[in-house]
Amino acid sequence: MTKQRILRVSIIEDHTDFRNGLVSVLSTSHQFVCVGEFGSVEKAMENFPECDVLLLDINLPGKSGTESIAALKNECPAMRIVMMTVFDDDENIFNALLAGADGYLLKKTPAPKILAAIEDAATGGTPMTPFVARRVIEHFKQSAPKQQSYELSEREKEILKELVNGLDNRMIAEKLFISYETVRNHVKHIYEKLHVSSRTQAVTKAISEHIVKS
Amino acid sequence: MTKQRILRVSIIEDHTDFRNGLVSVLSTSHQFVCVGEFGSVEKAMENFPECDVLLLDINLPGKSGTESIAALKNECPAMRIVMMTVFDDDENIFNALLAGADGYLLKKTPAPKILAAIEDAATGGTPMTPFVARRVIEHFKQSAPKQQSYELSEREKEILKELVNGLDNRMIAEKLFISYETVRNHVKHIYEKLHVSSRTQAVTKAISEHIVKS
DNA sequence: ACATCAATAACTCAATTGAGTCATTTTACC
DNA sequence: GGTAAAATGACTCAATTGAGTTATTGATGT
Repeated sequence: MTKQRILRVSIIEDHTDFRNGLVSVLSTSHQFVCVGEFGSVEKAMENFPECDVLLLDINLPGKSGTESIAALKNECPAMRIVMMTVFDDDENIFNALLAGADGYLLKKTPAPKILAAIEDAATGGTPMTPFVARRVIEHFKQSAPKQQSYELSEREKEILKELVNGLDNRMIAEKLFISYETVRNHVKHIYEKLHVSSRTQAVTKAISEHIVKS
Repeated sequence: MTKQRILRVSIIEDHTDFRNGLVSVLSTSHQFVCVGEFGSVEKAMENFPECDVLLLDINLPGKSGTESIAALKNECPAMRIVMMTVFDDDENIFNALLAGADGYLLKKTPAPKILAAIEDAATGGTPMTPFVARRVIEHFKQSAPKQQSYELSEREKEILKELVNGLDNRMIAEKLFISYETVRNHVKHIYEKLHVSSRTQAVTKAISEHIVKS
């Protein structure tokens, strides 16, 4: 069905045992050939091999896997990068995928699924374990909702919007055709209602709680 | 390895042929039992069966699959919903997942993977084909914008993070064990690099350009 | 060895902000 | 008609911030 093109795979992983394990897993199939294995990004960058898929440990000594994604893609733009890690927390997933990773695997993933993931990545998919996928979905699902009401008046919302835009009180006064002192009063009331005590706190809250759109 | 609990599966799919196909796929394994099959959401709601996983067509006559997710979850809150569709465009994926779908499969997915997906969904995963996963990632990668580099140093990013948290200069100094004056210097440099001239502008930029996570 | 940059620290001065209090007018609701 | 909230405006005072300047140290790179 799929064309059995031979896929060149590189590995960057500091754990020698696990790296060797991966190499032997790859050697069980004629579809894969390991063209490079390194213990750190720095080593790999010295002479980076042309390849189709890179298995990249997220937790490396020196430059971390996630930090290195951009540089590695620069070395070999067509290459797909599959992150591997023992950590499956939201932040790691989110950051690696945002940084340009093409897939994500937990290290406990069984060998056959690792091979399937390499093939998926090479053919344009984004392999993730279902649990990692769930985390990703949850992460950006949560960023949408929650709409707590702080009962700001219309005028106050208007002023808060300008705070977020970075205007100072004098500029807001001019823009809304009211006096400087009135702006200061509104700002004070906004602080009370949001339970904060500075502009930056108000701005962060306004954005993160979607009181104003950023 | 996993406890072979028998999973009760329902199907809502207007294409009779495909629905029958699913039923026979399910019958090939003793792990699954089909407890209901319907041609529309309306029909299903008349007498909705208690089940573990619902296979839900996204493109149904009458109320669409995505629109019905909330109502169906209300009928049976513990149930996991796996969407099925021939359409694999961003909007369908995004909307269904936001609406509370627990997984997503293209109809061309081979039978064994469908069974695996049902099991994944039932055990808390989010089954998606790698291609659908890719689309999801792409979707929210683009919405998380243009990773413009402002070349902030590590220390500056650290300070910027505290600005976003709403700390004043004196609090930042205490927290990072450096002098108040040093904090002010870092803040000044941050302003220069971000091309802004106030805390609120820096905070807004930091959040909206994802320089720090909010 | 030299240049560059990051991180640290200190100083000034003017502007802005945070907090508190008070007052007037309009709108809205019962 | 009275009350409550919202919008407006003004005043003070202390604290924080923005801007400019200067300087030392350590790390990096050529």
